[in-house]
Amino acid sequence: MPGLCGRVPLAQKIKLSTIADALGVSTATVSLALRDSSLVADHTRERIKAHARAIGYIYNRRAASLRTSRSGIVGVVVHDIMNPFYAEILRSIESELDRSGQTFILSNHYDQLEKQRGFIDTLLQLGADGAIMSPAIDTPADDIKMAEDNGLPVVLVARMVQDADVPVFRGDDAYGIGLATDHLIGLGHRRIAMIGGTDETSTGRERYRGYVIAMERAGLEVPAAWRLPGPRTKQGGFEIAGSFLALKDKPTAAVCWNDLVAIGLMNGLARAGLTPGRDISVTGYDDLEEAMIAMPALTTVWNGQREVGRLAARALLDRLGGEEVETHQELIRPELHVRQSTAKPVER
Amino acid sequence: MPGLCGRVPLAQKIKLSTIADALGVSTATVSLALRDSSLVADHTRERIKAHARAIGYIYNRRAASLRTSRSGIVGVVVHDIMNPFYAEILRSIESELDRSGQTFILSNHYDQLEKQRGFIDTLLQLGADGAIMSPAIDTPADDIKMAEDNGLPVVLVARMVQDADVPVFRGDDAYGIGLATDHLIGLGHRRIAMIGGTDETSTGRERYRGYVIAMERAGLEVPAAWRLPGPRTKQGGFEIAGSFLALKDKPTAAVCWNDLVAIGLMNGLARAGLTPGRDISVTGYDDLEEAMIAMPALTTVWNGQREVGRLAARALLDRLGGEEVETHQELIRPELHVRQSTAKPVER
DNA sequence: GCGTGTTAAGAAAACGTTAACCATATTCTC
DNA sequence: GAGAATATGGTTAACGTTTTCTTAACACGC
Repeated sequence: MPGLCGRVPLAQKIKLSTIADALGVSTATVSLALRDSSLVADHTRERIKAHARAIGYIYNRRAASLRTSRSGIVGVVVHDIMNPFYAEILRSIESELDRSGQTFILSNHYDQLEKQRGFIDTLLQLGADGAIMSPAIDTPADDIKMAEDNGLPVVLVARMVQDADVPVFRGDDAYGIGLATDHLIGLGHRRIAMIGGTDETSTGRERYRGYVIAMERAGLEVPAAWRLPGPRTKQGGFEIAGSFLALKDKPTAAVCWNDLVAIGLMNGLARAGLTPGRDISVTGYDDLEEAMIAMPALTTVWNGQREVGRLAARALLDRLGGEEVETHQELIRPELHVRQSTAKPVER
Repeated sequence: MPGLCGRVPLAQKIKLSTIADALGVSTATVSLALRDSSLVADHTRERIKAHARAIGYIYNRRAASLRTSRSGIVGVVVHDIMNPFYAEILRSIESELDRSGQTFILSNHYDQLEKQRGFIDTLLQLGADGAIMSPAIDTPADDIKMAEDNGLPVVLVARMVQDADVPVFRGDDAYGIGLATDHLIGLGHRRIAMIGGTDETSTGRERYRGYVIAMERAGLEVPAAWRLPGPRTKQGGFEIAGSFLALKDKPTAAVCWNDLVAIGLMNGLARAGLTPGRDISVTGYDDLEEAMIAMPALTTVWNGQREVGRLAARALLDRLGGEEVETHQELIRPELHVRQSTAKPVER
């Protein structure tokens, strides 16, 4: 039977003093007891904890953190959690933070600097203990510095910010894309395009660099037209299939920005009547869970996103614990995972 | 040049009284001015705001919320944000909350009641203003009631909790699955299996019910063996392909729990040498962005997840604003989107 | 010049916790 | 048994806001 519900009526709040009064001790004792301090006698502590549980006491973190200036909150901001690449990073951050009792607040910045700034501001207002960021395109070092100056330690993941003096954890993109490109060259491909993504991020520049280096090392040409940037999504890969097929000199293989683009591209090629993995070789990047079950299974580069998330969370927790952490980059070394989406070239 | 960084040195904190002292007014005046109260004269207000901006004042929400008992935080808990279905809901919740200046805290419960309870506890400790939940399997109404009793208004999405007296927003699952099933029956299919997912959630029971009703309405048999439950992921759908193909009486079509399962199943069928959409018809559920670019494009049921998220966020904001909100369910009416993964049956 | 009204700003008491310092009782040392 | 050490718990002042209640100043009409 449907009813109505509005603002919740706040019953008389139970606080430390409620317990203190009931048990005839001071609030200080209750506070210490609940935090398992050795400053209160065992039986007193147990009595207090039992009573607290019995009457449903709820710890007020706001009040505590106002006093201690530690909030137990960590902010995480990434481009877009709907992107499985970030979702995987987030998941490992989550499990690491959970273990340490920190709560995390999440935001997407969609590469909008203003959105990112708004979020940093929120973190400062809430007195967050720290932040893990995959910074928006063109984030100035000053934005990071401002956060740090206001007491918010920052750790970066996946992307770097020039001149920002904080730890960075990310994959070695140039090397990783090199692996994929070399693999294709090794199979006999000579005309290889690079599909999707943007060259505006540090990641983007690195990936493009890795591709060019590998091509030139093999003495191959790299016409500018073979760099087809685009959204880093399946949709993006799907839609770019047409332009790819229209390229003159007909490349026989595509190094894709990431797995999403690769899967989208493969679907687009299939829609056009081609068989990816036979007619056209395709590589991805990230080795998402779904790379293995794509059709055909995707040759891709494992990018260590789980590792990146874990290390970043650990580094932040270390900083919070007062330890000194090196501010330079830590590069995870990617690995090539060969599957069925790449094969010897076929002239078409 | 790599250096070290540790706990951030907290420069002398700027607070209301810093501004008040500098300008020779009281903290009360500063507080009112910054919140655009009409109780302070225009020129005083401007003077205060300008100075605050100039010296980089940061509003301390913890202190404020200790006083006002409103935190500006909303909790959101879902099964798993890596699931695009929830990610889409989240995105619309995010945009709605953003507009109202609320910050949101996110957690996955992975259908673990304990994890969900821990999160609710965190929300209570932080003094969250409200919560939007897609409850874990077997969440007792008491868990919801406990939250509400402690001043945390709750709104449910996607799944319901029996006897919980709060608003619920979700798709009409029985009706939606009926649409998909009817569509297959209309194409001439007689042997239709239901693949993936679980019957432990309200959603699951509803979907199974919708499938059975449609089958029986058409006078078709529904052997228990044709219900193949499994994980609600691509991986799950992929792995179930074998069992599906091994079913006796060889069903010619599969109604899948969701798009992920459907896409996984199609890939699994393709891997086995079949052509989904021709040899076997497959329907999905949710109409994720990627349904359109799947290979073949997936016939699926639009489930209004954006709408669900938006309505839920609005309802919560209404409750926070003191309005009364109806506690009964609001069912979004799903729509069938026909694409290439379904066709007339072919004997195999 | 006196009451009345209006407008602007100040004083001070919360909000619920923690931590630095005290106070008391108990035990220990010689 | 004096004095110190120890164990336990109490007092109280923060933490940075908001809000209620006052007060001050000024204008107005009689």
